[in-house]
Amino acid sequence: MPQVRTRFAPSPTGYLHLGGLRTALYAYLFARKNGGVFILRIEDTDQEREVAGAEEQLRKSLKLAGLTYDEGPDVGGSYGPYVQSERKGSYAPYAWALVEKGAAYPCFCTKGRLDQARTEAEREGRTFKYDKRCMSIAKNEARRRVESGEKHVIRQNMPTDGAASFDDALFGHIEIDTAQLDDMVLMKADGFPTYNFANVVDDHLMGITHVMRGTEYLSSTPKYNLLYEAFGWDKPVYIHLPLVMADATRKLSKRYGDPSFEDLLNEGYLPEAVVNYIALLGWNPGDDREFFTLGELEQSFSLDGLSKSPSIFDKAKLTWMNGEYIRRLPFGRYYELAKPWLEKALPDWGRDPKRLAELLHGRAEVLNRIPEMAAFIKAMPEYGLELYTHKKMKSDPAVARESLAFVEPILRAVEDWTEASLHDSLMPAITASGRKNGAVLWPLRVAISGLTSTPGGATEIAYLLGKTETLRRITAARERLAL
RNA sequence: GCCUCCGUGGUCUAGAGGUAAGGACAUCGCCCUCUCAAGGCGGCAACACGGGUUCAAUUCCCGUCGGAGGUGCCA
Repeated sequence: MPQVRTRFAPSPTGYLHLGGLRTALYAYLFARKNGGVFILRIEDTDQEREVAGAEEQLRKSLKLAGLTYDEGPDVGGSYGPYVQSERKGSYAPYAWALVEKGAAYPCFCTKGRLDQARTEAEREGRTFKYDKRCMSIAKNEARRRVESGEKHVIRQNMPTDGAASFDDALFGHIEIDTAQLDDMVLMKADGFPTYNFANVVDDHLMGITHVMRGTEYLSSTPKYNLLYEAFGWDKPVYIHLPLVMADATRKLSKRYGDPSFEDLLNEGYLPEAVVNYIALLGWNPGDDREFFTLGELEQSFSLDGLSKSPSIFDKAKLTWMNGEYIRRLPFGRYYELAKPWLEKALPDWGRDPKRLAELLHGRAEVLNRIPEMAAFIKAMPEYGLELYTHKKMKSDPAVARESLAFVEPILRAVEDWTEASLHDSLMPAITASGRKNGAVLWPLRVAISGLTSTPGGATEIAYLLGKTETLRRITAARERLAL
């Protein structure tokens, strides 16, 4: 087998969405697994849809995901250029070669006429098919009109009977009646090729051996094969990938606010976690294993773990997995990542951000949860007295009132405001007084945090707040409870 | 409408003629605990439906239904 060459061929129309990321990932993994080459090719043949900066963003995202490509716009390679607009001139000769063979023909029909025919067909409930009107123009006549500068496109001449087919490595044999197929446009009036054409020409020219892409191309691939046959070129192996859906009825799309890869990173998901999660969306290793580094995926990936049915992106599971990744991070690395989020919540809070981060380490499944979890330190939240009621802790507002009265002098007496000494002053005193831990510590924690759920227990929270603030909050709480 | 594809719990999936239909997320409950998480233990929960084929179908075939994709001078 010749060396495997796969490619990721996005059009620069925006951010990298998760379906695209998965396609890129699988193409990358397949190449790596087979000792092959992974290529990035930018398909910018649609001038109107192009978004400035999108190509750069795409490259950045791939880099963040760890998907290094061996050939591409910024890294070069011997099959370049890797941006289709830079290869613009190379497509027309191939299209004309097809015209020579009778597999294509120039078409001078206006968009207006076509649109009209299309809506008419739609109204009558028929599938629109171009009527091959321009096929009847004599070749030299057509040539003359083209040379005189008349606007034209080049269409593929579909056979009117028989079938077109191809074999997909995942979906098997796909066959379509050619009568069903429209004479698709290969070259547009602006001189650019369409995707349908550029993709075939470039995949061939770049020596792509395995084409991986979404199933949205499944039913047009027979047409591409006709092109390969007309040229007499070897066909690549096709592997169409089922779509990634937002829910049962809709594919993931930026337009509806579904998160892109970069959105997730901005929310505080780790790229490794997203890649791991996305790898498992439509592929499984054949056993129950769920955690994979990119390198491990490169080893384990195989086509027969691919699923045929579309899968729904489940953010809850990603979040769980991200939490696992965060917990497994060495503290130093975690702290680096958490720090900006902490600073966002507590600008110039000098006490002990490291300790806070430590307490948050196992609790924040996504980095963006950190600010909300830490906010109570900066400002005491509004809270209702019902927070003091907790059956298992044997606490209610009356108990709380009494407990806070008990605990305040103890805390006031603590000189060395550390977690250890707080703990050592509090716990024995509680026991000695015959009180239950919960009946004292629950109200204490509520009084100084205003929350039922905090990054740490009462002693940790008191420590983080500092003596002055802790006592201030207790006083305030006692005043409220006294009313 | 037409064409193509898909169909195991709410979600991701294992399964490849004979299984108590397995795992993970979510969810619920219990334990642990100075809260919440984490962790441990346990519960609820699926083969879309109808026909075949077969001694035996979640697994093979057909149909129906449901969903998706395509039907662009978009990719």
